Amino acid sequence: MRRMTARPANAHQARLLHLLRDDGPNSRAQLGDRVELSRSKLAVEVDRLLETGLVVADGLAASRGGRRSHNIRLNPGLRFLGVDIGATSVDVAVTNAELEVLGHLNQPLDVREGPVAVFEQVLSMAAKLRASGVAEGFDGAGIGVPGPVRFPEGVPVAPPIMPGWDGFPVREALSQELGCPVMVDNDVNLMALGEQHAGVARTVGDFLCVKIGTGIGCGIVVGGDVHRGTTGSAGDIGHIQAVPDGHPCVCGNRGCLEAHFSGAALARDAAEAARQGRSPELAARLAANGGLSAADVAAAAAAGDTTALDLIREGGTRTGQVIAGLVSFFNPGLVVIGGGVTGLGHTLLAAIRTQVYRQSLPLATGNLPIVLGELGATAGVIGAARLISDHLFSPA
Amino acid sequence: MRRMTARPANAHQARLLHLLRDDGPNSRAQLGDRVELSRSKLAVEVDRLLETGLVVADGLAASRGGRRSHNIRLNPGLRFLGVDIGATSVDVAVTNAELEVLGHLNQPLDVREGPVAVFEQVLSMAAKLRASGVAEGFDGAGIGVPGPVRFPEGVPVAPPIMPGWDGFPVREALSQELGCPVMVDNDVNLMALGEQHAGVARTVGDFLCVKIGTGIGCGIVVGGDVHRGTTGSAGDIGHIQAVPDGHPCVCGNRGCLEAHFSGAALARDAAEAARQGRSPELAARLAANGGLSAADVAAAAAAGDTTALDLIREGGTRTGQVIAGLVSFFNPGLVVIGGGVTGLGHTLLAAIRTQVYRQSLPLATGNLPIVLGELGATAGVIGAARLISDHLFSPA
DNA sequence: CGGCCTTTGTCCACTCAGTGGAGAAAGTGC
DNA sequence: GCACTTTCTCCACTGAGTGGACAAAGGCCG
Repeated sequence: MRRMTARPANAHQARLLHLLRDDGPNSRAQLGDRVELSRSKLAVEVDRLLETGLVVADGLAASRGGRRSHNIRLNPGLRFLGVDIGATSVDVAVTNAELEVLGHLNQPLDVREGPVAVFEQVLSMAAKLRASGVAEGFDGAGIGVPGPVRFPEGVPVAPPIMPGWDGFPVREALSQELGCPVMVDNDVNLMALGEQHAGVARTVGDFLCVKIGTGIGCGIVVGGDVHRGTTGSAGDIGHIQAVPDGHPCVCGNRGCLEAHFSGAALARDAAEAARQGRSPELAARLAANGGLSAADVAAAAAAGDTTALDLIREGGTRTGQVIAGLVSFFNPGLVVIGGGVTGLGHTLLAAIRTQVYRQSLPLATGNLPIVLGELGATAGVIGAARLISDHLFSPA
Repeated sequence: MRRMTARPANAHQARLLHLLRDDGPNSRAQLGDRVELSRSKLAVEVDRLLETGLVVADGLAASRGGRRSHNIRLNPGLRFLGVDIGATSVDVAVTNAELEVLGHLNQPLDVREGPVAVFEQVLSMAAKLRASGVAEGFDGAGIGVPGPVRFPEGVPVAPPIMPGWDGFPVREALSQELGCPVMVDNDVNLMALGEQHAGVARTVGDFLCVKIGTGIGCGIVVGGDVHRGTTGSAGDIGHIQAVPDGHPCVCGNRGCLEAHFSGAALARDAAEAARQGRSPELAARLAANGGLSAADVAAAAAAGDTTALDLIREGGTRTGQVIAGLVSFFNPGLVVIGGGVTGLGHTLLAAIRTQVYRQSLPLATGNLPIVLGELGATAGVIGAARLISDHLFSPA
C-alpha cells in the first residue's frame, strides 16, 4: 500500500498536527481558540492539511449552542511502528497517529546476536502485526537501541553491550526495508519521550527518567527537549562511580553503579546469596530454574524473603546516591524510575527516595516527586512513535 | 543623565543588535550578508534602530572595490554595569555595548554582612567608576550573587552562605537605586556566560563551567542557553558526595565535595598541615600572616612545597571524581575550570584531567577539552553585562 | 412552527511585511 | 575620462494574514 509522505508546509500546520496528535480530534473552532490564528487563516491551513491527506474531516461535533462544527482529526489510517530493542528482548508496537497502541508484541532476544539477526526478528514481528490487521503499512518508524546513538545519522556508536552494532546504519537500513522514514535513538531517551507524551511527565519541562534494566541509563529532558549530549552519550550514568574501589565493571573501572546494581548485577548477587545459604527462597528458585534473574529477586521479595529485600534496598540506596548527585546538579522538576526492575516496585522506590531526600539539598528536593513510570513496557514504543511523529509533523 | 530605554521592536532588530554586540561595528552590506534579509528590508530595520538611538552610523568603512559603506555600530555611549558578588569580595565593572570592560574595581567584602551593606558598597564603587569618567550613567546592570536565584523575579532563595539574603528583592531594589533595568543570576551562571561570550567557550553549545572558590558551583549551558533548573539551584555541585562518610559539611551531610575541596577547605587543611609540621613553607606563612588562605597554598606549591602540591592534587582528584560523573551524565563538549583557585593552575588542572579521563567512558571524554577559564576575574562581570544586554536586546 | 439568538464557516477588501529589480550615488582602476 | 564595482534608495509587486460582513446551521422558547 502506498503510504502518506506529505509533510506540513509551515509552522502553523506543524502546530496543528501536534495539537491534533496530543489532544485528539477537535473542531475547527476549538483549534482556532488554541492557535493564535484568525478564523480565515485557520480555515486555509486546515484546508491544505485536508488536501495532503494527513488530516480528515469526519462528522459533526456536538453543538456548543449554535451551528455544529465539523470534526477534524488526524488521518485514522496513519500507522507508526515503534521498536524498542532492549538488551535481552524486543518490543514492537503499532500506533495510530495519536500514538495509541493498536498492537504490541514482545519477544526475548539477545541484542548481541547483531543487527542483522535482530532486524530480521523485528521485521517478522512487524509483519505479524500487519497480518493481524492493525496496519496495512507504516508511515514512519521509531527505533530505540540500548546504547549511544549519533542521532542525526541514526547510527549506534561504540555501544558496550552491543558488539557488532558500532556504525551499523540502522536508520538507512530499516528505512529501506520498511519503505518509510525512520528515526533512531537511545532506548532511554525514548522511554523519557514516552512518559512525557502519555505518562507521568506530561506537564513537566525538566525531568530525568532513570531506566534500570540490564544496564542503567538516564533520559534527560531540558525545556521539553531531550538532551543527547555532544556525542550522543548523555545519560550514560551506569558507569558513574557509586562505590570507591568497588566491584570491577566491564568498562574497566571499579565501583560503577551498573556493576553494583542492575538486572545483571542483581541476578549475580542473588545467586551468590543463594549459594551461601543466606536465602532459602532464592536457593529454591535457583535449584528450580538453574539460574536467577531480577524477576526471581522480585518474586522472592514479594514472598517476604529478607535477603532479597536487602539486595533491593542496597541497590536502591546505591542508585539513590547517584541520583542525589544528579538532582543537585540538574535540579529537575521530576524523577521517573522505570525499566525492567520496576517489578521491584515500591521497595526500590522507597530506598531511592530515602537516599535522595537525605543527600540532596532541600531547595532541590523540596518539591521533587520521585515516581515510578506509569507506562511500563509501552513507554519505549510510545516514545519511539512520538520520535518519528515529531519528525514527520515538522516542516521538511 | 537620561539613559536609553529603547528596545528592539522585532526579532530582526534583536538579531542585528546581537550581531553588532558580538562581532563589533559592521557595514550595512556586511550585515546584510549575515542576516537573511533583503537589502531593502535591512535598510528599513537599520533606519529604525538609528531612530531609537541604540545604534549610530559613524564614518565610512573601507572600500571593497566600489562605493564605500557607512559603518554601523552600537551607540558608543551605552554603558552596562556588571557586578559579581563573591563570598569574600565584590567585582564591579563598566562595559560598553560591545561588552568591553572600560573600568573594573575589586574590593574584599564579606557577603554575610547582608544585602544592605553590600549594595551600599556596590553603589559607591559604581559611583567611583562614574567619577573616573568611563560612564555618565548606566543603561542596564547585571548582578551575580553566590547562591541560587529565582531568576524571573531576581531574588536569591535559601542561600546557605548568604544569611540575610533570602528573599531580598535584589532586582527591584537595585533597579530603583540605579534607575535602570537590572537582571540577577547566580555568579556561576554569569561566569559561564562570560566565558561563552569572550572566553574559551565561544564556539561550544553544550558545556560546563566549574567555579572553585570559597564554594564550588557549576554553570550548565545547554544549546547555548544557561540551564537554571526548576528552582534555580541547578549546578549546585558543592554538596554532591565526594567521600563516603567524609568530613562533616555545613549542609548537615558528610563528605560533600565542598567540605573536602574549596577555598575554605583548602585553607583549613593547609593550616592543619602547618601545625603538624608537615610543611615548613606553609608553617612560615602561617606564622607570618596569622592565618592561611588558598593563595598561600598556591604560593607554597609554586615554591615547590610537596605538602601543598599534595593538597592541591588530592583536591583535584576529588573534584575530578565528581566532574567525571557529570561528564558521563551530561556529555558536554567542553569543561571550563575557573574561580579563585585558578591560581592553583596546572597542578590542579592536571589532577582533574587525570581523574576525569580515567573514570569516564571514552565516548564521552574522547574529544573533551578540560581547560582553565581565560577571563579570570572578569568572566563574572562580563557575564553580568551580557545577561542584561541579552535582556535589553530582545523584543520587549 | 417561527422568530430570535448563538455558533460556525466563507468570502472579500484591506493592511503590511518583505522582495527584487531599476537606477542613482559613490568609489576604484586603467 | 571611461568602464566597472559596490552601495544605497526607490518603488511596484507579491503574498501572508486580518477583520468585518454575511450566509449557513443549529438551539431555545413562546
